[in-house]
Amino acid sequence: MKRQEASENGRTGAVSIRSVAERAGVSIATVSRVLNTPQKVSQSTADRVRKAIEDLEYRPNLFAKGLLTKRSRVIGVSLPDIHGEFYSELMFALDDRACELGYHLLVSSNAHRVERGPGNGFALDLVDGLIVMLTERSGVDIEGISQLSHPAVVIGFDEPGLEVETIVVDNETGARKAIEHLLSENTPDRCYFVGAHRGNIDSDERLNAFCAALRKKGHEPRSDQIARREFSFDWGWEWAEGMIDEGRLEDIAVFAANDEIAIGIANAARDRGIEIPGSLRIVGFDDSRLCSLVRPKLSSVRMPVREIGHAAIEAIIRRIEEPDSAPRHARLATTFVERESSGVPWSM
Amino acid sequence: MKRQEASENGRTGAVSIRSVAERAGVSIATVSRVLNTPQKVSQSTADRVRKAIEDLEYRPNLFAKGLLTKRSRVIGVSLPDIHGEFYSELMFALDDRACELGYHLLVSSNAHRVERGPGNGFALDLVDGLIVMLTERSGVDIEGISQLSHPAVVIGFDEPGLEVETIVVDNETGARKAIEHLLSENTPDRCYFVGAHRGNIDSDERLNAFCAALRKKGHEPRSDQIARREFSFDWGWEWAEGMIDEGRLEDIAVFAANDEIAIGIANAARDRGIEIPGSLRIVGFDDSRLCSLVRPKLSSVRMPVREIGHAAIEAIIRRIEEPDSAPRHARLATTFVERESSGVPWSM
DNA sequence: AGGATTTGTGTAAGCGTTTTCATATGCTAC
DNA sequence: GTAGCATATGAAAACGCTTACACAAATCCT
Repeated sequence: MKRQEASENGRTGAVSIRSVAERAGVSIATVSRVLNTPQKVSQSTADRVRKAIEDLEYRPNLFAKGLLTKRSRVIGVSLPDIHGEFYSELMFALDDRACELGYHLLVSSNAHRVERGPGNGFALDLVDGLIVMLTERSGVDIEGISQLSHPAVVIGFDEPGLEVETIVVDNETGARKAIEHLLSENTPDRCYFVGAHRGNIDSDERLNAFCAALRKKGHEPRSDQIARREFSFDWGWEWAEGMIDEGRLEDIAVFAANDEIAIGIANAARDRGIEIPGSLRIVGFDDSRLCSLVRPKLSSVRMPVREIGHAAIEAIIRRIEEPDSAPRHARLATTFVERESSGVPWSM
Repeated sequence: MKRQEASENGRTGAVSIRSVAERAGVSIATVSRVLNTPQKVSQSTADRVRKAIEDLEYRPNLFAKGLLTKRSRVIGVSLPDIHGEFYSELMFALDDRACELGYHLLVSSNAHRVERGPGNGFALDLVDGLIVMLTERSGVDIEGISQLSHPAVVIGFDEPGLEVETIVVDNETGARKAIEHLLSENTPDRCYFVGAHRGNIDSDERLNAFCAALRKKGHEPRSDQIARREFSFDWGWEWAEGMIDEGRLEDIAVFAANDEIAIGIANAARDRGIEIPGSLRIVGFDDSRLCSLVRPKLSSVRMPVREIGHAAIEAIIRRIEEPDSAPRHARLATTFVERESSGVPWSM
C-alpha cells in the first residue's frame, strides 16, 4: 500500500543518525562530523558514511539540531497589512536572497496585530532573526523590537539613535525631483498633494518633500493644497470629483503619494473630459507596473523594492552571525521616472 | 547598557523550564503539565507556576518541544514564480487562516526549482505539512509530492486517482459564462482566445472552455483564433498590434486568459482608435483590481482567491491532524463579472 | 473502617543531534 | 626505539522538553 522505503524505515524520521552510523559501521559522532566538519574525517570513512546516508535517505532532524545549535536558518518576516504589487515584489526579493544564502522565510502579516489567535504572536523562538516592516509611525513598539532577544532589522522606519538595524527609503530625493519637474511648468500655488492619512510614514515624508519644494519657490502651501486619506484608487477618484465640482481641477499639477491615488484622479479627470497632461499633470509614487498599463502612462517615483529586500536579508544575516557588530542604517534612493502623465502641457 | 531582564536571565534562552520549576517550587514535569495539560494540575500549583512563568518571561524552547512532539505548527508554502496581485492576495488568505488556527507560514517561491542554493530544498523537516501550488503541467513530480513523508496539499492541479489532497479552481464554469456572453453578440468565427503558453494548466483549461463553447455553436475553432504565449501585458499588446496591422481587430470579441493580456490588447486597440466595446469586446480573467482601474472597466472572471487560501490551510491542517483520512478534492467555482469592456456593441 | 479509585506530583527515560574529551593509530624526529 | 605529535574515531554528556510510570494523599465505595 505504501512505498518500499517507507515501510522499511518504519515511520517518518525513523531513519536517524544512529541508523546511518550502524549501516556505515561507525559511531554517530563520525556521521555528524561527515555532515558538519568533513575535514575531520578520513576520505574512506566519509565515503562510506555518505553512501549510507544516501541509501537510507537520511535527513538530519532539524529540531534536534536546533536544540543544540540554537539555529534554524529561518528568518521571520513581519509585514504590515499592505496589498498590491509592492508586497509580492518585496517577498520575491526577500525570498530570492534568503534562498541564495541558505535561509528560509517565516512570514506573517498578522504578527504585529496584538496577539491574534491561539498561535500567540510569532513562532518567535524558531527564527534566527526578525525582519519587521513598518508603515505607521504609531502603534509599534520600536523599543520593544530592539530589545527582542532576537536579532532584528526594521524596514521603513528610522530615527537618529536607534539601537536596531534599519533600512529606509529616501522618499525625499525622488519626491523632490518629481515636484521640481511639476514646478517647471506649474506655479507652486497650483500644485496639489494627495496622500494617505497623517501618521503614515511614507505619505508624511512625501508631503514634507512637497511642502519643502513649494517653500523653496517662495510659496507657503495652503491647506487646500493638501489632501490626505488613504492609499486607494477610490480616494483619488473622490478627491478629483470634489475638485472638478468646484471647477478647480484644470491647469494644475498633482503629486499623489502613490500610483493608485494618481490613477483614481486620472480616471476621474478623464471621465470628465479633462486632458492629461494637457490641463492636469500628475505624478504618482511607487512606479508599480500599473504605471505602464494606464493611459496616459503615469509618471512616478521608483521605489527600490528589490534592493530593499536584498538589503534586509543581508542585514539580518549579518546581525545573526555577528550580533555584536554595530547596527547599520541604510537609506536607499528613490528616482523619478518621467512618463506621459506629467508631460509638458502644450506638448500634446 | 542592556535591559534589566536581559542581564537577569543571562543570555537568550537561559530561562528554561527548569528555572520556572525552581522558582515555583515544583518539578519540571509539573511546569510542562501546566502548559500542556492544565486539567491535570491543581488550581493552586498552576497559579504559582503561571506566576513564575510570567515573572521569568519564560517561553518554551520550540526546538526541544518539536524534538519530542514532532510538531512545529509551521506550514510550508511553495509557490510558483508568479507575480502580481494574485500572489499577495493568496498569501494574505493563507496567512489569515493559518494565524487564526495557530499556525505559521514558511514560504518559498524557489522551493520547486531544483536544489537552489545551499539551503537544500525546503526546511522540509521543520514544517508539519506542505502546500504546493502548481501552474505548469510539466516539470513537477506530483507522484513525489504525494509520497513525501509530510502531509501535503496541492493547489492548482488535479487528476482522477491522485493520492494527495487537491484544491483546484473550476476554470470551466466562469470561462463558459464569459464566452457565452461574448457569443451572444459575436459569431463564433469572430471570437479569439489569447492565452499563455501550452502547458500552463489554467490557460489550457480556459482555452478548452473557449473551444467547447465555439463547438457548441457549431463552429470548429480555426488555428488563427487561438494565440498563446505568456501572461503579460506586452503579449496582449503585441498580439493586438499584429491583428490591427492585418486589419482584423474590428468587430470581434476576445477572451484573454488573464487581465494583463486583456489590458494589453485594450490599450493597443485604444491607441489605434478602435472602440471598446463598440468594435472590440474583451473579457479578461482573474478579476484583479486592475479591472476597475482601467477604462473601459474590464469584464473578467473572478478567481476565488481567498477561498483557495482558506481551503488550503484547512485542508493541510486536517491532513496533519488526521493523516489517515482520505484525501479530499475540492473544486472552487469561478464567476463571470460583467463590466464595460464587453458591453453590447451598440449600447455606446 | 479497609480496600479501591481518583487526583496531584515527582522521577527518570528518552527525543536526535553536536561536541568535548579520551583513546588509538600511525608518523616524524631524535 | 621511544618521546612527541598530528590524525581519526568513539564514548558520553549535554540541549530543554514531554510523558510513562511510580507513588503519596485524598476521596470514594460497601
